[in-house]
Amino acid sequence: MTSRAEILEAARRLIDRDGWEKLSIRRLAAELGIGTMTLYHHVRDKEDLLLLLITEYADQVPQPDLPGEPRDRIVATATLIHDALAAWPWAAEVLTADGFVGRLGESVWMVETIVAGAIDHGCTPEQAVHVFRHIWYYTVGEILVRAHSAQRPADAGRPTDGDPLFSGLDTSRMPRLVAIGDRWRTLAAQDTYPQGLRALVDGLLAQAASAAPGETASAERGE
Amino acid sequence: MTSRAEILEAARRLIDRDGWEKLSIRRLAAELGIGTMTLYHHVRDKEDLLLLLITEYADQVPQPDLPGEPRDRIVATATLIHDALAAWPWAAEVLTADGFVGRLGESVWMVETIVAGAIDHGCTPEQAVHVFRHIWYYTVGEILVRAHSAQRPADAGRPTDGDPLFSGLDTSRMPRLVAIGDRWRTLAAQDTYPQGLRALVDGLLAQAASAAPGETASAERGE
DNA sequence: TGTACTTTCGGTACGTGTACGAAAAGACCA
DNA sequence: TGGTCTTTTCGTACACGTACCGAAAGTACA
Repeated sequence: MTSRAEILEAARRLIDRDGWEKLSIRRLAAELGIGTMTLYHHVRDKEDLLLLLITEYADQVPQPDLPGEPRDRIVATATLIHDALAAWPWAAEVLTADGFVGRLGESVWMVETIVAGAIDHGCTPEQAVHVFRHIWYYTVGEILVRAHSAQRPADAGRPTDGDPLFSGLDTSRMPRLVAIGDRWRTLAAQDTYPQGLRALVDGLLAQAASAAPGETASAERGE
Repeated sequence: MTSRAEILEAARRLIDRDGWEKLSIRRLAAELGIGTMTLYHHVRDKEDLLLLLITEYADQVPQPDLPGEPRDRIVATATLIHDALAAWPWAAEVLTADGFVGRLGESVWMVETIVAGAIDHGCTPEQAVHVFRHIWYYTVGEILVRAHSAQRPADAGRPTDGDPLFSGLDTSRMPRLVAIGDRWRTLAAQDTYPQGLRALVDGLLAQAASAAPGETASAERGE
C-alpha cells in the first residue's frame, strides 16, 4: 500500500542523502523496501517520477506581487521560471517532456501571468499563447545548454579555455569573430538570459502590435 | 586498424538499415566485427560518436548565396540551422553537448554569417557573439521541445487532444487563457519558429542599436 | 463459502553505456 | 634478436531503465 506521497518522500530523502544523480528506480525501490517493478505501478516511468517531484517543488514557489507594466510582468515571471529551473538540477532531465508545463502544479499562475500580460499589452489570445511558447523555447534552450556545459568536470585537456559552447570551433574560418581577439571566449561567464529574454519579449510584443495595429484584444469565446 | 572513417561508415549503414534509435555502441561494434570496448579507443563515448556523425552531416550542407540585408542574412542562416537540425533525428541527443557548435565542421560559416551579419548591422563584436548565442538558445529549445513532443506514439489515453506542450494543464486556474475556448490547444500544429526567430532577432538588433546608438562597430583588434 | 475478476506485487531477463584491467600487438632501440 | 615502452584490443562486471509474465492479494458476486 505504498502511496504516491511515500514514494516522493523517499525520493526526496534519497536525493538529500546521496545527491539527485544517484536517484534511480532501483535505489528508490530499495529505499522503500519494495520490489523494483512495484514502483512502476505508481509511476509510469522515471520521467514521470521526476515530473512528480517537479510538481511538488513548483508548488512551493510563492506567487509574488507583480505590479507594473504588462511587459515587465511578463519579463519578471519568465525570469522567475528561469531561475527556478536553473536552481533545480534535475529539471534538465525532463525539461522537454510532454506536458511539462502542465505539471507546474500550483505554479500554473506563471503561465497565466505571461499569457495575461501579453493580452493586456494588446495581443490577441492566440498571439499571447505564442508569446508564452516562444519564451518557453528560449528559456528551455538556455537552461539546457548552460546546464549541460556546467556539469562537465573541466576536461583534462582543455582546462576551461573559454566558452564551452564554442569549444573546438575552427576560428580560422571565422575572420569576423576572430577580429575581436580571444575576448569572445570569455563572454560565457556573463548571465545573458535577461538581455536575451528582454529582446525576445520586446520583439514579440512589437510583432503582435504591428500584426494588428491599434487594436485591443477582445476575448471572444471560441466554439 | 579500424579507422574513424570506417566507424562512421558502419554507423551510417546501421542507421540506414535499422533506424537511428537502434544505433548502440554494442551493435556498432558487432557491425564492425570488433569487441565492444575497442570502439572506445576511437571514440570517447556515445555522445562523441553522434557528434562525429553530425560533423559529417553538416559538411554536406551547401553554403547558399545569402544576399540582402544583414538582418535577413541572420534570419535565413538561423532558419537553415534550424531546418537542418529538425531534419536530423539524432541531433536532439547531443544538441546541448559542450562544443556542439564547434562540431559543425565545414558549416562554421553558419556561425560566422550570423556574427558577421550582426556586426554589419552595427553591433559590436561582443554583441554579435551574444546575438548568436541567443539565437542558438532559442533554436535549441524549439528543436528539443518539439522533437520530444513529436516522438510520442500518441498516448492511448489522450489521442493528441491538442498541444502536447500544454497537456495536463489545469485550465481552471487560467481564466485568461480559457477565454479563447479550446482554440489554443490546436495552435501547436503551426510552425512558429520563423515568427519567434524574427521577433528575437529584431529585439536583439534593436537592443544593440539602443545600447550604442548611431555607432558603427569598429573591429578593433583585441589583446 | 466458493468462484471469478481485478488490482497489486515482484522475479527474471534483455539491452544499454561504460569503468577497469588484463592481454595482445606494434614500435623502437640496444 | 631481445627487451622495453606504447598503442590497441576486448572480456568481465556493474548499474541502469524497463518489458514481460506469473504469483499473490484484494474485491464482488453466486
